[in-house]
Amino acid sequence: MFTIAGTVERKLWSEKFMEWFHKVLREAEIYEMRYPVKGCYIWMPYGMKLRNNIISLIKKLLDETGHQEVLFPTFIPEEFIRKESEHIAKFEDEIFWVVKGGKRELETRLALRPTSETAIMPIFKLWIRAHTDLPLKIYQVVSIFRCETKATHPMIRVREVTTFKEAHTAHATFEEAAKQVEEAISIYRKFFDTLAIPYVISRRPEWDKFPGAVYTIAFDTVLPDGKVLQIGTAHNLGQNFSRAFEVTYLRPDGKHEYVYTTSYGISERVVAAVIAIHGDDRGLVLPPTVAPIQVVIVPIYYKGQEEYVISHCRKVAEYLRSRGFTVALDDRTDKTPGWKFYYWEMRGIPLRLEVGPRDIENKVVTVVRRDTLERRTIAQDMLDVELRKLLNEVYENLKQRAWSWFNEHYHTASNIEEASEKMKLGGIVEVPWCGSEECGLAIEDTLNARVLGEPVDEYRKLRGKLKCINCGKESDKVLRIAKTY
RNA sequence: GGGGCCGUCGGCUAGCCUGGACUAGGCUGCACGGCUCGGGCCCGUGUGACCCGGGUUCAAAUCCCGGCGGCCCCA
Repeated sequence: MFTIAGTVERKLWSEKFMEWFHKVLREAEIYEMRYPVKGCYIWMPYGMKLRNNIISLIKKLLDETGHQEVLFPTFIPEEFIRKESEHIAKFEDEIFWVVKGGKRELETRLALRPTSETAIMPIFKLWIRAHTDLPLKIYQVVSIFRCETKATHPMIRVREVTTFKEAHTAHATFEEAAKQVEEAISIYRKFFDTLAIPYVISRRPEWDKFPGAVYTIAFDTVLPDGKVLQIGTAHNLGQNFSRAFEVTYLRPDGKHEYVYTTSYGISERVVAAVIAIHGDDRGLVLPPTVAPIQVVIVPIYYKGQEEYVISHCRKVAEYLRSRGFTVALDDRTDKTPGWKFYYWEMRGIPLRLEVGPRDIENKVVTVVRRDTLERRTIAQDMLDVELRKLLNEVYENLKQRAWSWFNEHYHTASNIEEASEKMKLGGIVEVPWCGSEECGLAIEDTLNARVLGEPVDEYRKLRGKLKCINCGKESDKVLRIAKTY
């Protein structure tokens, strides 16, 4: 039995996404956006907790699979960053350079890393001697810098990416590197599943792969405005970087060979996706798996009963903490319960307990779910199991809601006109494609959209013999296209 | 890469076109006091702003130029 504590609305959320997003980042005290440097922002205490929970999750998944955390310098000497030609060609325009130390010009210009391949490879050269040193799997969580020329967006397109989790690995064969990319994909799948974020996995087209990669696999999700956000990438770098940096190992047969490397990364865009995808017009709705607070207790008291109610609430809070829940007790006396309801709803706390004299008398607590805004009472002695069950239901519901919204924004089209129509609905459009770069670029051009790539997951919708929407040639390939951030 | 719009208390905004009565108004927030407390109570008092630089003018929040920052659309 439950009653309705409120209605879930997603008007602002869906119609004016950026306005909604800014409002929530500010009002939920996640992100300070008034720093006067373009594309640079501040993590506020509550946002930092959310971010840290998400980082902890990915660290755990990496640690469990034999990755080791390291920390490389922010500076990359010009000589290193120029070694791999494709790499520098693509990044050249957006690298920040440090050219002075105090008043003196530096003899070696220093790049603020746009990503760390070129910092790490020279060190891999020192660390890797023989096949017994392989595979080598490291990662770090650092800031990276890109001088974005387009419009920046808080947490989505920034100039200092403050939360870049990048993994770098080295292997003896191409096949092992390819396998490592597979492992990365399975780690990221678990990661996004835990965050209840829907995604598709695509192989980026040749013209849009990571500069210096043999191939790039990417995770994409759809934001409430229908635009696609890349939330993770994994690259098989083959021997491109190891040749440029001369990173070799001694094989069992006594010959030297260049190592095969991979890299894969995620950033604070994941935090943005969690906020954007699960939210509603009242603010954040956080998955219990990463919510900084899972349960908030709001005492309801009348004059003269403050101590009676609050001391009871303290016991409830202590009990729940002892059972492993993260709990906040809002015992402020200068705010009304109603005010607190809105306050905690904005912050996305999955469950709210309301405890007043009536509840205490009846040996129950009142609980409200943030995702559905349903209210009901739970017997005190069932609190532990019932709340655990509810948290799980919230998680499952968020996941289901997010995926069904995502499904509604994943379209197929069999010709240009249809594709153009479907593009207007927002989201991703899957179209038949002959496989040629020429047609791919033509499709991007006519539809004014970006190619995400070919499906490498089971999400693909179109099957069998198809006709390329650009040239009409028969093929079994498809391409995903979308407007992107 | 191109085009449009915008920048006023912490947030949202009025004023700008048509320069002067703006001592810059409102809502919200914040601080203090009282009253309340099962969905943002109410009342009172207080606090707080013209993005930066230059120009035009007797006079600039208002007009012009540049910078910085933001939003939207197109490629």
